[in-house]
Amino acid sequence: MRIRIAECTVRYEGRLNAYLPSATRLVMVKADGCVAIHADGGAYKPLNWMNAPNTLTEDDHQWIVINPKGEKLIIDFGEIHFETALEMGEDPGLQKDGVELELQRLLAERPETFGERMELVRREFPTPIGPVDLLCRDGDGVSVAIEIKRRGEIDGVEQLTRYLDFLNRDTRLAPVRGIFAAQSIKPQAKLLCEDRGIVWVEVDYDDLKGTDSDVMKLF
Amino acid sequence: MRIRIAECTVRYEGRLNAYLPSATRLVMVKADGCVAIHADGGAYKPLNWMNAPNTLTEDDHQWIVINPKGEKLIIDFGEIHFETALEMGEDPGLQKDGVELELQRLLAERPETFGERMELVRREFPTPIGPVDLLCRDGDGVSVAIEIKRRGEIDGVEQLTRYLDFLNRDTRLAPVRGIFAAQSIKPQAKLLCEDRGIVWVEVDYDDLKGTDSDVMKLF
DNA sequence: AGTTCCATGTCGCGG
DNA sequence: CCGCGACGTGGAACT
Repeated sequence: MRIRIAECTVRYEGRLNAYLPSATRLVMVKADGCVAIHADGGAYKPLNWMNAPNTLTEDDHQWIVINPKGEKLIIDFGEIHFETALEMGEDPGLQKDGVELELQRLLAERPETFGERMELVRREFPTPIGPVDLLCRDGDGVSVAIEIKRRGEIDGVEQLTRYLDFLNRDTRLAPVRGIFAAQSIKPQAKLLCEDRGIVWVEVDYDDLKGTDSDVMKLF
Repeated sequence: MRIRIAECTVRYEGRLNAYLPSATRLVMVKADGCVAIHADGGAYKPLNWMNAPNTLTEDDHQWIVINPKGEKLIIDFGEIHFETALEMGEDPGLQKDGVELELQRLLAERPETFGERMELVRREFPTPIGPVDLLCRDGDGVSVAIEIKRRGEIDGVEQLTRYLDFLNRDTRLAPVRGIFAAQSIKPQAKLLCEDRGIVWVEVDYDDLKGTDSDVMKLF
């Protein structure tokens, strides 16, 4: 990684055009070649950047970064306050836990969370406008489309409604009822569910995970 | 801004839990207090971060960053390879050009893009749930609500649908038809448009800009 | 403070 | 590679 702190102006020409007037900033070049220009505040993200892969052409007071798509970043330097470079090696990467996919996996294993004799038909069941998280069949043989979110908001209810519209046009499936599941659901989203005859369920991630672990222990 | 390059492990506990095994990384603390942890590659964005406002508690080999929402970032340091701090001052900020607003301006000048005798009634026409980008009237005197996006996706169609719902309740305007305009429109968004009787149009920004420049040149 | 919506979104998965 | 949806989305504008 290479770091330069300097007066600079920056011009970006690509998906849009953007310009940074002269100021002191930190310019970071990572080992993979990506470039980021940080101000001292305002946001954790850089003001301007260029992703790898790209080519960096430099002379005394100007760097030009161009990527294969033809996007261009031009950095003009004034006074350089500081510069260093050092090897940091590979990063093992971030381990995440508790996102939607995990929730979907756990719930796919325990469809009875949604009803006594609920059975999973398919995860990511395809519709013309995208896949439904879970398609199940309840004890009476009725199809149930389940949309899972980490946080239940109106968007998610809209999404499930669209899926239901399409699924209910399929005579082999119809009628299909909907269940909206999330770790927590906003009052407005609950209201919209009720208005549309969609059942909402708040599920506890830690409970599910605990149950999951218990199941694991049995084997 | 303060920069430390060091061996570290990082734990984030907040909206999810995440963990970074030991490796050499750059830790950046900006003047507003936000913290970012960068690996030497992979992406221009940090692996982990904490937005301002927050409080940083530090001792010899551990920093704990907590924000008002109770999210927590814990950085345990091993060997410190490098450290510096310096003032960079305020940043004048980024000037942008070519985003949605620009597109709206260009299209407002050329309503005939959407039909032979289309006329602009108003930009940002207000509804109870927010302004419609363009309200026009076609050659037959029928009202047309136009939603403009840079990239046309399902969300935008939903948005236009909500506007149309409201506009059609206004007896002075009804019936109002909808046009969904974007530089490119996703197939599923097209499908949803067609399903709802909304006309979609893909517009070329450079063409519009060219035409715009031509118009400018005439005067 | 809460809500809505844009973004050079970025990222990852599946066809 | 494209299409699609999630994201600790972030961030700004407006109520």
